[in-house]
Amino acid sequence: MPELPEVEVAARNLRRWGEGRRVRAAGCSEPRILDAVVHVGDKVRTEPVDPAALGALVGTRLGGVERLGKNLLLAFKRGRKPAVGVWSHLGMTGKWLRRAPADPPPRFSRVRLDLEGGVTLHYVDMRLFGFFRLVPDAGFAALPALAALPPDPLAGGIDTARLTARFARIGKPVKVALLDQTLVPGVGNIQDSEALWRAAIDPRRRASSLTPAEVRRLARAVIASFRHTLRAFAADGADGGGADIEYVEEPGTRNPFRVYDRAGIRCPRCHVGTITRIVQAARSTYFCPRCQK
DNA sequence: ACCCGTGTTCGCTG
DNA sequence: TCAGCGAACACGGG
Repeated sequence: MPELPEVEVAARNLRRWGEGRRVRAAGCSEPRILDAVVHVGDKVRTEPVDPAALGALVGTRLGGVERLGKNLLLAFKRGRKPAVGVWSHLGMTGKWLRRAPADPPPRFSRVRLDLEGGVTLHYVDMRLFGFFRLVPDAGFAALPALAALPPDPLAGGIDTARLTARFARIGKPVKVALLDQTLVPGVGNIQDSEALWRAAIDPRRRASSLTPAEVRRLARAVIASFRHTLRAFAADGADGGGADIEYVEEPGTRNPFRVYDRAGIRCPRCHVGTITRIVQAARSTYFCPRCQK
């Protein structure tokens, strides 16, 4: 599921469910999902840790939830001081769910956090491509992998001059290039196809061939697609202001995408071309060969 | 049984 | 040295 819009939904849910609450207990049923940031001199490494390391969370309070691209950053505090952070990446199949403490864990629950007030959070991830990473002192700013990312597109917009300069040095197809999280954090394989379709740019063109005007159009299209998907989740997910936002593959929700996984339909813009699936870098791309130039 | 998959990293090659 | 490419990770669903 998770590209930027889904991760934004997860961030909002976690704030609503858990912000301000103290951690009573923490457990992990799948150690492969767990690791921790370790500082060695001025180097930063990650290494696997035992589930017992989750003990660092017990007694702390969830102080804040931030999202940067597809990364969720949870800061836990003791009193006013940062105690420990969790860098949660949802990988391909990750999600956060809320349950009552006595409920059976959801299938593929990997980490559970029992919070005060009868709230139990489960980090669920069938395929284990995500991670649950402990960060000493919630010192996210000191992590090179996060520092390398530009501001989140929904919070800080997209620096199109910078993006144009980066694209100019990339020979790969623009569709493949845009999956690099250091360009526009949060774009995944679906939003990539959606944004290129909105911008009417052929996904097969080399990134270096885009004009500055086209890069600006693409940047606007990325943000428009993010917002459109986010609105669709909120509307479809029976949220309406109260209930939890759900995910697209769950029953009763509509596929909000214009071209992704829609090979064979008439193009929703030109109504002449046929949405076509091609494979680039071993990933599906959907586009309209007639109006994407 | 076989192929596919919303993400990311690693190793090989030119 | 590095951009680019394919494989690998894990596991359910069609």
